[in-house]
Amino acid sequence: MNLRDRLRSLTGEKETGATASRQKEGLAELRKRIEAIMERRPARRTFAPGRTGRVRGAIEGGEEVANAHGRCIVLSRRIEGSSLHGRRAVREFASMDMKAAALLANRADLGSLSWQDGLFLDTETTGLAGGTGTVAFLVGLGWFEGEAFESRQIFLRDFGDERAALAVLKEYAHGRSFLVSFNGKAFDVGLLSARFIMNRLGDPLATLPHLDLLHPARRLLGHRLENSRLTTMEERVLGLMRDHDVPGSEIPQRYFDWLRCGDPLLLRDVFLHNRLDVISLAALASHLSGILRPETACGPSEPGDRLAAARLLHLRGDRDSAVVALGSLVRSDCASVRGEARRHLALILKKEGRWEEAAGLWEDMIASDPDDRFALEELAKICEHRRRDWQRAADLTEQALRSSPPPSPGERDALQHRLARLSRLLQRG
DNA sequence: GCAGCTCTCGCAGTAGAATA
DNA sequence: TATTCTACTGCGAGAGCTGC
Repeated sequence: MNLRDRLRSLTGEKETGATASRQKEGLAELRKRIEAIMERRPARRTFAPGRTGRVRGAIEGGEEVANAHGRCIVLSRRIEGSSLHGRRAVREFASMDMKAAALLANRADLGSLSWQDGLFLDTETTGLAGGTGTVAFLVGLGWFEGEAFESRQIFLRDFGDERAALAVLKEYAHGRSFLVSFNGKAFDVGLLSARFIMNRLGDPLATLPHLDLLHPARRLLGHRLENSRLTTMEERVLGLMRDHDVPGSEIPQRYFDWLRCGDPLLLRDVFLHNRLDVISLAALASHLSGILRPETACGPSEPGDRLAAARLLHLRGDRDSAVVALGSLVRSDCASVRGEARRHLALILKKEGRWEEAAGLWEDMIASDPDDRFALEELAKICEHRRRDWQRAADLTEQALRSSPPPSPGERDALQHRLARLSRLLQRG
């Protein structure tokens, strides 16, 4: 019994003449589509070994690399430390506080590694679908050597180059101690791992610790950006404006067009896009680590970023750094940040049983905003359960009931329930 | 000792976002 | 389209307290 039959038996549906007819029509339509695609498909391009002249013309600086698995193209560039990437020079990204990197990645083992041993990775692929049908036709890599950034781009002139290209990638990964990517955990590395396994070349990336910058970047910067795409972060945070950048969605089609007609202009911008993406990984990591360092958190960076950093520090278990950062933010000029910092710090103190210190912060919050229901309720809890000041707790609860905007029905029920209990306690004396 | 209540904490589930 | 992660929400278990 096949799946269709099993579903039919579960739903009680019987195959009718009409369904069989619809199936036949569907199959005929599918056959037509496949035939149409086969007619449009260009003849398979076969490359004679060493036929790289056109590619070398198309990709300036590309070198053909041969290994036991075949040949592919590798572009090597050295970006000097004095080169600007956005507002900052590349040499500023060449060192990094690895404790911050470990916090960003939520991997303690990164803390003992060297930033100069990291491998920055970004791929350009034939689509987003993932699975076994998508190929990374360009793998951008980078690492630091002193103040300079070494860039390597491994390129497939045809799908037949893949095995050789993966072997080259495996060599570059060998000796590197961790990976840095943007959404690489969900996309690049998974895709490359599948290709490695399909080509029976092991899975050299799977064992490397991985700093995927998407999630910490969203956590620290997402509050002030319309989205968390790498290009948005480049423009708004790193100050990098790309001229004539090729949108990611156009890249697969450009590669397919290049396979058909070989126009060198089609891929020029794709290579530049990929190289800039890889350098941006280093720039973004450096920026994020700067937000996380406690001495920087008290400095001139965005108050909202520092608040997000304090939350991340607390979440990762660095309570002391979080409290230092929050302590500086409760005096921030930005009212919303000040309020959130007080709230977060008060919750930390409450969790530690430092009721009166927490109560002081709730009092400050109520003084700033008498309608702050969260602060009113938290202070009421402390008055009821710690201070045994039931009258004050009842007053605060009534104030919360009168607050604006009015509480939701659920909040109102909870506040009235608290008030009724406090009234009983007061009547009993 | 038991019942009832409140609060906290951890877990699970869900929605949303990013990648070419 | 698959995968990963975050933020948020709801639920239940357990601790602690109080009154009978």
